Amino acid sequence: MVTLKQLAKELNVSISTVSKALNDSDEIGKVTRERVKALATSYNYKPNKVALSLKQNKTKTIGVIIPNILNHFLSKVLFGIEREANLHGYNIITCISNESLQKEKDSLQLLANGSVDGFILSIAEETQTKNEIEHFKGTINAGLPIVMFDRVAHDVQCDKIIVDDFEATFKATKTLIAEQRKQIAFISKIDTISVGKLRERGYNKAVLEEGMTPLVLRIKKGEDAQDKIKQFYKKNPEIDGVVAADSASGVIAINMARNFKRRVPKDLSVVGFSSKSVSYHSVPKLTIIRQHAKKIGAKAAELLIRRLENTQLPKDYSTKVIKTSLVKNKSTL
Amino acid sequence: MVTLKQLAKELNVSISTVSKALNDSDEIGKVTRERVKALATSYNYKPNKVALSLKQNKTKTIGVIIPNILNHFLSKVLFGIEREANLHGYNIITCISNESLQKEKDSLQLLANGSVDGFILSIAEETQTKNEIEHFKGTINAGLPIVMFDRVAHDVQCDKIIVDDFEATFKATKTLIAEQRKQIAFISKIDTISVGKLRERGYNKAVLEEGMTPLVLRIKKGEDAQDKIKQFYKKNPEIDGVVAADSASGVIAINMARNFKRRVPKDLSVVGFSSKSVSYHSVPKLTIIRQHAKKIGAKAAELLIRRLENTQLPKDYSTKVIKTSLVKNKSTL
DNA sequence: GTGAAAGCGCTAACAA
DNA sequence: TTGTTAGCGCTTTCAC
Repeated sequence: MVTLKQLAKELNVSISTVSKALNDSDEIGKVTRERVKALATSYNYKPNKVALSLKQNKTKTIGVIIPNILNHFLSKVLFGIEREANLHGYNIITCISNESLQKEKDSLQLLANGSVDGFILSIAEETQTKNEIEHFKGTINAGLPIVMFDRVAHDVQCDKIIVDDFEATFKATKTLIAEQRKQIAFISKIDTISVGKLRERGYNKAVLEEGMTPLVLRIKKGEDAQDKIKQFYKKNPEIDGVVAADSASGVIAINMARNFKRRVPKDLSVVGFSSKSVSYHSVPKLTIIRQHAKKIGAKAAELLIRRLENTQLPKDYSTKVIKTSLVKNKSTL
Repeated sequence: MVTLKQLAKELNVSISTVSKALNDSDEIGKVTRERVKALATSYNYKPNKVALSLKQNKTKTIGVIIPNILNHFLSKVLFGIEREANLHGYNIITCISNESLQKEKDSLQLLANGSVDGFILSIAEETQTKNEIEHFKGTINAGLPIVMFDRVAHDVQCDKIIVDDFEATFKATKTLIAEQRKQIAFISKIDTISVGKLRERGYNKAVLEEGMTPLVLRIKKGEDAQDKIKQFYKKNPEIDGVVAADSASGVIAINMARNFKRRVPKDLSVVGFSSKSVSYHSVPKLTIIRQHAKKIGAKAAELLIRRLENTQLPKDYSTKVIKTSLVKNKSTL
């Protein structure tokens, strides 16, 4: 990489002249400016990012901490973040907490040494169960703003982007009720995290309002989802509706139904949180609650960047709800 | 963030004393060392990463350019990279090329300004179809090593990690032949990228060797995979085996078969490139060709880091093949 | 219109 | 054992 110094030497001018010329300062004569620029171009000069960061005390880099990148929703959010960040000239450093509190803490600590200007994150499962939030507060107090999305800690003062999990599940369940379904089950592989709980509550409210009995299947980590759902169907042959908290459950619920000679959506209606691409994994295609992951990511990035660049931003933090949409496919009537 | 300067002032010693003490230099007396360390700890001092990078002319950061993060295989590789990189004290800056040549070029350019020490990448589709490689060569000539994985450019001199796509598909097809399948089809949504082509060739070789006629369904971007596969089955009712080049095709091939009253694996055997978690999306579970994505990521990171830290590494570049494994599930006999 | 110099935070060669 | 100094690449104030 060529530096200002080298350019200066070759042009027989001072470093500051080169710097100013490249920054189009009108302190510098037009002729010199052109001369400098020409040489810079010919050498493909790029200002050293690290030096700039040191000088200006900002890195134009965002730390993103994701609990699990294999989760389609989360990686889609990451996609949205990256896109929006790039648009504003920011790069992202990605850390994967792997649902571990320690890794989350470490990542926060590690990047708080000047590597990033702020964070976008979704909280690890372990962090949620242990209900730890001090590390977030510490980071914020150190002057690094955080934007949380999806799995957020309400007790931390920061901007948040969330999904209307409760509402959405409530409504989706009501849709099945409107189809005259009499025994609607709820299947979840994510009952331990905040959003999983919200979804279950939304379902509960909807069925209880109708005087129905909730019927819930919770699939634990390491359990075979197909087996569990199979047993569940066997034990509860009267199920005629399924609300799934995660995409795998929804897809499997449909595909497994056929083993019991239950036609979807005639005998059994299924709706679940998922994305378009995964909805194709079931025949018929899963009716989905879309979370607009990319939009969530974009919004999170936008919020953080605004906070980073507008020092006069209000001190009160906002929580933005991105509404889900129910996309009717062929697994419901 | 507290700096050396501030610590030095508070301790009434020089900056370099503090620096040396914190780095456990035995130039500094034990007492002073302890004093310094105590204060540093109390202030939670962390050396400024940017300053370090500038000084040492290396960032301990790897640029990762991924064509599509929504692809489960690619995001799993990213997972592997992140993990391995962290183990060695490296962070990763993630860029998503979105299969676009321009974005790939931009990312390379943008990060080559001192932001990263090297790159790990998989080539964008557009780059492969246009067969452009100059930007890679430029980056390498600028002193930034590249490790390519999965979709690689053979004409670029760099380390590569690839999958035995041809072999694996050949063998998988042979497995179906061993099951006495008479009409084995190949379904692919990725026929435009290098690995997709290799897989198709592996399939072709296997069926041609047996004197069978290849039967290939190529699904284009934007087409409805379910529809296409449905039509395909309808037109070719004699199909009794499917080799899928991508996971969606495999899963759909199984789930759609039932619409034609074909029992899997009795009447129809399916095998496809996929991962464990996605194999659960079909009933019965898809027999998969596992690519060991995490391992690929880890290897790529390991290779790059070795090259970054060992200046005396051989100039000849290596291409490592990570062998796939065939994991028998219930969609084959 | 151009250049010298300071400083961002850190390390390390050299001086004391 | 501790301190001074230079320098990584850049911007910017101030002097010429």
